Amino acid sequence: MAEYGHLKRVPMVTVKRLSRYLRALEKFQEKGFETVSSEELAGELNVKPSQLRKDLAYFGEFGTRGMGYSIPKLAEELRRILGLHRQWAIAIIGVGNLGTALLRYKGLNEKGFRIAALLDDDPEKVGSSRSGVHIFHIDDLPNLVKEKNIQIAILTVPAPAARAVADLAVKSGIKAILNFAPVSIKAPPDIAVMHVDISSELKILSHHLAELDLSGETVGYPIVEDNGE
Amino acid sequence: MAEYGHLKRVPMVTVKRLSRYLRALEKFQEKGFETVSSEELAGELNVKPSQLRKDLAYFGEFGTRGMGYSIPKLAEELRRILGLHRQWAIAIIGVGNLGTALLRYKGLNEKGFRIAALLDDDPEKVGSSRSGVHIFHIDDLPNLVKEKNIQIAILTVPAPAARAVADLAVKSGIKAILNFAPVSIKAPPDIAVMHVDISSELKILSHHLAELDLSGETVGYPIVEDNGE
DNA sequence: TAGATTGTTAATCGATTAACAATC
DNA sequence: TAGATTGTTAATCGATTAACAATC
Repeated sequence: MAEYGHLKRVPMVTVKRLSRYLRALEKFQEKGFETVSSEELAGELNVKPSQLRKDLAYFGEFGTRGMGYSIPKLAEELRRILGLHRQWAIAIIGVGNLGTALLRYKGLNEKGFRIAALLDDDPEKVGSSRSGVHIFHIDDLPNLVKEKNIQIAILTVPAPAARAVADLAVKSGIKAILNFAPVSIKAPPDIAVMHVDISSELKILSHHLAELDLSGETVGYPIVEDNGE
Repeated sequence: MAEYGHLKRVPMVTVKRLSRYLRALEKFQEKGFETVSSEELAGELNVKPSQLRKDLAYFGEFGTRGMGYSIPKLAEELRRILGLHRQWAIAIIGVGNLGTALLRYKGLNEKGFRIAALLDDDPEKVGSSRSGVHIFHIDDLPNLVKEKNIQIAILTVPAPAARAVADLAVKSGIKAILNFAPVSIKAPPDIAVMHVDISSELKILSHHLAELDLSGETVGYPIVEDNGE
């Protein structure tokens, strides 16, 4: 999907794991460790050590043979690779339940990201603000993108509106979209689009449960182990 | 990850696409179509027709050569495969911003799913209810699972608590977990665990933006096309 | 030097895709 | 029968993994 401009094209799964490695590193750091081996770090994430090393190899050599990786150094490299030394401005489009929750969600307010604007088309909402962020009309998106230098759009609009809003975002100059609407978004190849499809994840679970049922495992009336442990 | 009990092991990506096919089918149905070809359906989802046919082939033969697929019939088959003819009971564990938003989120209240209980460890919340769903103490999980026949746990607790809560859920007999905490959950192989890692998705976008920047594309000060169209 | 652990290669595994025979 | 489109095979592509030489 996205072009990463490396010699070898970096798989998106690798980039995704990079951010998980970073999180695990920060945890190790909090515990006071200085150094970590690929085995320790990978173990934390249900990943093979060789996969971790392969993932890092796309970007350079960050370890010391015989020693492992310096935690602060590797963390810093990962932050750089992930672009987290910069500050990205986000617009949340669609101020419903989910949009409002994300606005207040800790994971979205980490270092590196700033929610710069909310947008909606409901006249009752436009003009007010939530958690100190102003709600603009969706038609203002092109101006906002320019004025506030917004790079990321989070789409929390209802499904029927999602495609049109995504098109508007792209036209406005947005280069990265995080889409929560259960709709496929089509965008030019230089635009990164990530889909978070909660209802679809749930259906995968449903499928799993149905299969368990077929295979004869009791579902719903489980044997609870004695809480002696 | 999950065992599906088929002759050929069904890849999880296939199951994920199945739920997207179903959604697209429902859209075609609303428009009044009777029949759809693999090319039309796949086109809607940026998927190759041969991939759609391959995905379906794991489960049976649902089309008619020369004709395509009957929309209501295929939709029904997909619902059956995905276990959506049944009703699954969900517990949302962690009644913060995200948990509350999901409670009210349309995608979680579709046919086939029912939010049967909320859980938290905050004494201020326990005992009250939200949107008509009672908030129990997290220690009640084992009883609730039995009494209310809960099969799915949605984890919206803070990261440090997530693993312990997941362990409790598994011990209580939960067979499917949808985890929103930025933590790797380890569970036995018969437990399906899906991760929704919003902060990680965001970092992938950040990486993409940083790469765009390196490759010389202006980020943040885009040329907005004239709105003549 | 001996032990540890990286970075990298090559083998394996699994998913995607094009192509086509089957058949409506 | 001719045209369309499926179901399935085989080829391709890409990601994972084991193994190991390099090197701290």
